[in-house]
Amino acid sequence: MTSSARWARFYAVIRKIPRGRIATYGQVARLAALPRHARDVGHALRSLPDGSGVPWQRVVNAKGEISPRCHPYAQDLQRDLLERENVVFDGRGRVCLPRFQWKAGRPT
DNA sequence: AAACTGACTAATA
DNA sequence: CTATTAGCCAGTT
Repeated sequence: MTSSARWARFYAVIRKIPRGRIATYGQVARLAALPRHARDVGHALRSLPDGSGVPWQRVVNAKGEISPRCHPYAQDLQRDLLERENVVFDGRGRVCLPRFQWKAGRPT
């Protein structure tokens, strides 16, 4: 499997995340049938061009926070985009995972 | 080919 | 709670 095919899988999974829901990097990797590739999900998103149609903002780390390693400008943007989807952040900049984490294949 | 790097995570201290 | 460490593994140099 080529790297682009791997990334395509990640993008396909991320595209399925419903509006107002979020998923973790590890979760995306697992749903793409590529466990332990959480870092690659990050790599995939890093090189994702603008206007790709992939809702990258719905991917957060295991703590439910915007990844601190992403580009500083993107952090604010990501939070803003999510809040526009009614995703609520707590006082420490994290989302309530049990509440907003996407459960694949469940009714929305 | 080898070393370095990193939008990650889980386990320890 | 924060900080560090170790495991991970593909992309880049």
